[in-house]
Amino acid sequence: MQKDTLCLGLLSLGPRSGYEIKQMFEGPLSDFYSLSFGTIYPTLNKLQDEKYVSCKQLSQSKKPDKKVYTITKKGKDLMKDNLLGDASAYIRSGNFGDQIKSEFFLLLLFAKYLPQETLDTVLNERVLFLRQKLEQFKYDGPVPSDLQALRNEKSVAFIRGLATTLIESGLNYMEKNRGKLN
Amino acid sequence: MQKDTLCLGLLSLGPRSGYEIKQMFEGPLSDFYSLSFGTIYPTLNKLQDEKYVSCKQLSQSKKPDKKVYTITKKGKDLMKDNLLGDASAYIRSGNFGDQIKSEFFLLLLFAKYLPQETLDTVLNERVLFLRQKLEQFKYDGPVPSDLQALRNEKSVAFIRGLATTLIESGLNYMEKNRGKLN
DNA sequence: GGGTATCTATATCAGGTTGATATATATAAT
DNA sequence: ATTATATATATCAACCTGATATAGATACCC
Repeated sequence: MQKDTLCLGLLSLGPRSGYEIKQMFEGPLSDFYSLSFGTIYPTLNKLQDEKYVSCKQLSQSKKPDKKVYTITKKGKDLMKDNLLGDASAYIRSGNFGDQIKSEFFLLLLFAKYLPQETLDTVLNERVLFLRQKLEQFKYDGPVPSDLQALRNEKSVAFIRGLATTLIESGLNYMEKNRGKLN
Repeated sequence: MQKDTLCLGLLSLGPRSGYEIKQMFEGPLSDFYSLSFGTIYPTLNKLQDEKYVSCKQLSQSKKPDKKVYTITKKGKDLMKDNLLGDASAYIRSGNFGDQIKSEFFLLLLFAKYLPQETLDTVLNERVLFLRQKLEQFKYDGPVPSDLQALRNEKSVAFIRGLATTLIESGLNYMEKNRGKLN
């Protein structure tokens, strides 16, 4: 999916600044996708130039100004078109896997070159990290409106359930089988 | 982990050509990490220049020549040093998650903009793909020596078990809950 | 008050990676 | 003979990331 479509998609959930879009990528979306500032800001400028989004400069008390982008009718149309094209391309591509770079799995793979103690720490930290992730996905209390917009999506309920299941079974496996690494 | 260390790590399992390293990234390693030819070939050349690997040009019947790289003592030392540094950096970084770009999850996220039929196809293809992956991870019969070298690693047994568990629980969840997307 | 740290916010850019493309040998199929 | 496919190496434009710069504002501490 191209960055344009992705930014439009996130803006379709409600008006946001570039900084807030980045925050979504660092928060709940981090497990599925991410974009850097160096991609987000130029993309928003381009989308604005081409009238797919409108922009309001907003003064804030206690914080610097921010530029809040709102998706336009033209933007929504482009987003839907692109999404349809992306889905078709995905199906035609024949490649249904995800693109992953996992430092953790590489370290595991070369575990025999690491001191036992280092490997233990790596595993312990990963387990703690996953437990935290699990709590986040399970948490159902109040959240900022950014996240609430995501949470209201029917699809997000499905995704959160899937993530919870995956993390739980992963943790379970690791706790039962980590002895096999020694 | 830098590409140098990764290539050295894979060569530590046995001598290989750049093409064969790429095949590993497209095969069993694809779920954890990948590098492109544009990264692999220059890295091997650099490693050879600096004597971390040696290279033998090999004539093959029925196939073009290939350059087979073998890790040197100097290379193994560098690899172990770097691995140790990477593990420490991983621990110190405080970021224990993986870097993921998932077209599938993005399409799910914006499911409401897709026709039911398209979404169904996306899900069906993903399920078929995961079933295939599962078979691959479970398969225990004879494989080419490249893969056998990987399989003999104690850590790979752990990783294969983990992957199997994750895919199985993911498939299970998707089959039971996909109705929630409608 | 001054120093420092942190958070919000936007922007830019060098450096590195990808995905595409080029080239070449050899087999197999049509 | 032509096309397609697999092996094999190499290069490069286009793109993205991670780092860095800049700046307003709050907060803490001595």
